[in-house]
Amino acid sequence: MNRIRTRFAPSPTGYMHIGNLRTALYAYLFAKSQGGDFILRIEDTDRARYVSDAVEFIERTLAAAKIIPDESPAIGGKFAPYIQSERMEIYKHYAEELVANGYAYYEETEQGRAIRQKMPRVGETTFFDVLHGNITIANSELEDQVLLKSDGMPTYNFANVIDDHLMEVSHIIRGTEFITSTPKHVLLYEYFGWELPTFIHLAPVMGKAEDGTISKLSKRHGATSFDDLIQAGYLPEAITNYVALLGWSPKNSCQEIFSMDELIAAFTLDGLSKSPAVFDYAKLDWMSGEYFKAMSDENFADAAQKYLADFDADRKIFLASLLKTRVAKLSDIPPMTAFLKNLPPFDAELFTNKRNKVTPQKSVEILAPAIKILETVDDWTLDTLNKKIAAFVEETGLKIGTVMWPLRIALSMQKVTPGGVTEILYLLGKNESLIRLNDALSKLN
RNA sequence: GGCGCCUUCGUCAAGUGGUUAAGACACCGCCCUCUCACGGCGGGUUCAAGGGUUCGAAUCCCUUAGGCGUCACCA
Repeated sequence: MNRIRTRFAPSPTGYMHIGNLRTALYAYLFAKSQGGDFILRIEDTDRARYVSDAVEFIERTLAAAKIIPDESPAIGGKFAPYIQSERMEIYKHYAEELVANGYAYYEETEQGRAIRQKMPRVGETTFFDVLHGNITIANSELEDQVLLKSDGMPTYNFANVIDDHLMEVSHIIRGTEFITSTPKHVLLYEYFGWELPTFIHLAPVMGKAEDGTISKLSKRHGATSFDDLIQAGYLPEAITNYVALLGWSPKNSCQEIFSMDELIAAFTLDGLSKSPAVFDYAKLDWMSGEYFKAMSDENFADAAQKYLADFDADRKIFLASLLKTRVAKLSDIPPMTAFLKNLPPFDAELFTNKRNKVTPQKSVEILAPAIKILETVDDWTLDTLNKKIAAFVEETGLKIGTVMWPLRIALSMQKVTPGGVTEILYLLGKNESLIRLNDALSKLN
C-alpha cells in the first residue's frame, strides 16, 4: 500500500474559518494516525482574491492549533513549490498535453486565450467516496471547464488535480461543496491515465443565528474564525478539541477531552459523520472551562496575564485559583473582577436577602461590630481573616450566611462574586476593605 | 429549476435487524455551600413523515417533505 498523504489546500484569504480549520485537522489526524504525511499547499490562483501576508497567517494559525505540516511553503519539501502561483509552468505543460491529445481545446475570447476541458456529452461518471459510497453524476451535467485562464493561471479544478497527483496525495479530504465538481477531476485523472486518490467529502459546519435559524457557519454567527475565538480568550487546545468533535466521534469510547496525541491515536475515518454539525458555543464554553480547571494556578495566571496585570504576584495567583473554575473564556475575567478595582454604585436594596434573613437594618447591626473586629487584624491573611470571622459569627449566634451577606454586598456591591467574603477581603487589602465597609455603613445609616 | 448530498433528544452524537435507543453539553429539580461557580444525585425530551420487506426495523427498500450544496476564466 502506498504511503498515506493528505493535504490542506486553502486559498490565502487571511481568515481561518472554523470549518476550514476542522478540514485541516481531520486531514492532519488521518495522516498522522496512519504514519503518513500532511502537507500544506496554497491555492492562490485567483489573483483578485489574494490577500498579502495570508500565507504567513495560515501557517501561524495551523501552528497555534498544533497542526504541523510535514511539507509547506515555509518548510519546503520534495514537491516544492507549495504555492500554486509558483507552479504555472507545470500547469501549462499539462494543459497543452491535454490539448495535444484531444481532451482539451483553445478558446479565443475577448480576455485572451484559454484552455477548456472537453467533457463527454453522454454517459456518467462514478467515483467512490469513503463517507458517501459511490456517487454517480451524468456527464451531461458537466460543462466544458476552463483549465487555464487567459491570465495563464490554472483554475482550481485543474490545478488541484495536477498537484494532488504530482504531490502523491493519497486521500483528498475536503468539504462537500466539492462533490459535484469531483467528476470533472476524475475525468482529468482518466485523461492523464493517473491513479485516482481516495475521496472524503466532509459535511459542513453550521451555525445557529439569534433567531434560531440554522445555516452554514459564517460571520453573522459571531466569532467563527480560529482567530476570533483566540481573541475571545479560548485556549487553542480547547478549540481544537471541540472542533474535532464537531463531525467526528471516537469508536468504542465516550471520551471528550482529548490532547492532540490522543486525537491522533483515536482517529478513524469511520468515526466521521456525514451530516452537518451545528457549532454550539455552550459546549465550547464547557470544554474550555474543563481546560482551565485542569490548569495549575500559575499556568492560568500566565494565560490570563493581560487581565490580571493590576495585581501583585501573590494576589494574582490567588485570583487565578478563584477564577479558573468559573471562567469559560479569558475575556470573562474583566466583568468578574471589575468590582475589585471600582466599587459599583451603592444600592441599599442589595442588602436585603430573604434566604439569609438579612435587611438593610440588620446589615447595620452586623457591619458595625464586624468593622471593629477587622480593624484589629494586623495579619491580613486568608487564614487569620477566616478565624476572626468565624469567631465573630459564633459570638453573634447568627447563621454564617447572615453575617457574610452584608459584608459581601458592602465590599462588592454585587450579589455574586468570584470567591467568598474572606477571599475578597484578602484581595482588596485591609485599607480598601475598611474604606468600603465604613462607607456602606454610613450610607445605610 | 436540473443534478447531488444529508435527516437519531434543543445541540454534539453512539447505534450497522432483536438495546429499557449509550454518553456529553444545555435545561429543570434536589444536595453541598457565606454568593456564584465547582462537585454530587436525579429528571424530561429523540429515531422527519408515510408506505413496504421481515417473526421482529432507528438500522434494508420506495415515496414525500425539509435542509444544505452545485450548476464561474472562485476556491
